[in-house]
Amino acid sequence: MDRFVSHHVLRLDAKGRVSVPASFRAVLAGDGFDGLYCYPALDRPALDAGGNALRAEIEALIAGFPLYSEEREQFSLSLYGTSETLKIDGEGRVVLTEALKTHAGITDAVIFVGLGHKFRIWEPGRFRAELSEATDKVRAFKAESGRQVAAAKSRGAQK
Amino acid sequence: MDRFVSHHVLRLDAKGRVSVPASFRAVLAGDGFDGLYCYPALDRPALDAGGNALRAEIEALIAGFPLYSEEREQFSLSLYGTSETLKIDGEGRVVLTEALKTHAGITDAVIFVGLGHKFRIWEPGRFRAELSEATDKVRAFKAESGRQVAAAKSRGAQK
DNA sequence: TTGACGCCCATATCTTCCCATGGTAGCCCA
DNA sequence: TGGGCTACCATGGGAAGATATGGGCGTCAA
Repeated sequence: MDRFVSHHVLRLDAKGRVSVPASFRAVLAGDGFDGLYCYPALDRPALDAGGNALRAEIEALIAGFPLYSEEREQFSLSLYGTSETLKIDGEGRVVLTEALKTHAGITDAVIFVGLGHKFRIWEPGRFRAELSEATDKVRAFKAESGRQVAAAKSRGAQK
Repeated sequence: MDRFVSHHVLRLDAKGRVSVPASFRAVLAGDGFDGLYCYPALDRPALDAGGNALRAEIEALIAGFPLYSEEREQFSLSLYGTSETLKIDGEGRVVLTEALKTHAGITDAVIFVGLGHKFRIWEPGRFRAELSEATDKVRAFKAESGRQVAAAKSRGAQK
């Protein structure tokens, strides 16, 4: 198993700790990363997290810009500057920093959502909103392409 | 752990000392550098700091210019001439020189911001402004590249 | 002497480590 | 097939250790 899949709801305890789902921990371990690389998602109130694969992705993105270029400066500031490498304790838990919790609106529970090579951490309510919105779009898209197929078929039948 | 990541707010004490964040100290130690290499950032009110990796980068930059060239003279003057190697005391603290504090507008608190192979020291207010600007740019960049991918796909589909 | 600096110690708070508990899912064996 | 057993997982809490911060004291140089 080398992909993050499925989603899990987990609660924070009084000390602010959350268990990382066991299946996700297994992927991280396979990736050879001890800890959890985590940063605020750019365009949504959620956190992106993963292991070496994610770190390498970020590093490659930044390395793509010329040294000393303004883009490179800004990317490293906004990505490295807001990233955290969270320690995973003996029981497989992490403590999210205040900055991370604030960005995602997390208080006492989170949902971990697998996205293949990385996963996302949401406040459960916000995730449901995002999911239903996404589902609507997919449904609309499906309906739309269904109509196009039907139209094509009917044109074909009239011939 | 071999990268400077995340950011930390720390205060100067009455003697002008600041603790270097423990995670940053760990990176410096791994880099085999005893002390803190530090100089005013060229084009912003902040300080660049790091260990051997940073020193090597500067050296390479200067070595890139021909011997005795005007650029080389100017770069060595402005980088080497303003650099300090700060001592780290037993508790992991450094004392910033007046020149460094003035350049960054630092008075009683600083933010250490990881940028991968080096880190930057800011006066907290200025940092927040810089971060939100950088984040906006990165977000815009991401949105733009998303559009380009979508456009490429739709061109492909129309074929 | 005075002030800057290096070195040492003190302490409150935050983290990390360790052990305990309850629930659940899967497995084995009758 | 059903009952119980085991292993794992999420969660809770206490104690030890690390960290950030404050302050004292001696030394060296102006």
